[in-house]
Amino acid sequence: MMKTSEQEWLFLFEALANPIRLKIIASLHGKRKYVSELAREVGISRPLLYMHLQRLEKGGLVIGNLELSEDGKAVKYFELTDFNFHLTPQTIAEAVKGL
Amino acid sequence: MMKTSEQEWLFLFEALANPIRLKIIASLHGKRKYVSELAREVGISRPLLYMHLQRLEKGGLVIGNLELSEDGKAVKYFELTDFNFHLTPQTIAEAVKGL
DNA sequence: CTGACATGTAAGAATATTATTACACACGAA
DNA sequence: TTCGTGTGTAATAATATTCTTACATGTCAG
Repeated sequence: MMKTSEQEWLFLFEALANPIRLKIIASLHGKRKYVSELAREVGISRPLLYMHLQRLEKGGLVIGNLELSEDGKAVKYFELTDFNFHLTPQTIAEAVKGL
Repeated sequence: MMKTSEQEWLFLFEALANPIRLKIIASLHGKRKYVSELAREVGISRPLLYMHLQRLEKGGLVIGNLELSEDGKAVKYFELTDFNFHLTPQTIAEAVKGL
């Protein structure tokens, strides 16, 4: 959960810099969901959702887990990590030092 | 300093989602600078810097101030706002509610 | 064996962001 | 008046992101 390099911070910010991805985070808040379910809920195509989930995962905001449901079907669940970041001029200045 | 709408949060994240802009923030940390000075320091062209400063300003991270120096020349100074944001699943979920 | 779900990816189109180049103008010093 | 410094913008090129479409796979229920 602790970001060490500037690159990691960048991935975080890039992940957050999109309205659909914010919506995904909000939708995942409190309840994990599987991909198709989430695509219906957010109202976008599944391939598009995959792209967004990848970016969110890269930013360390969500984590995916492929499971086999009772009836033998593969289902991939996504849930939020419990991230907690503090943004101030200082934290950002420190992040850039490691450039 | 308090973000109320999702749009404002988005502007903030978009402002942060770029390595040059992080560098600008770091460079402005502790000391305000004028545009040409900052361009030299960060190592980019002035027109490009303008674009980045606009985005940073839109995100509420910096503020510009056009002044007349003693010798009558117009000089535009930029400085950091003292922002302070807290990022958790909850704060983001709340931001999206106002959609 | 077909239909209804699920996972996943590849290729290309559409759009947005980033970067460069070429302009304008103003002031003071040489 | 020319040079060096500062301001600012418009037009375009280069690149990256976002989105769509079309595919391929698998399981279960009917």
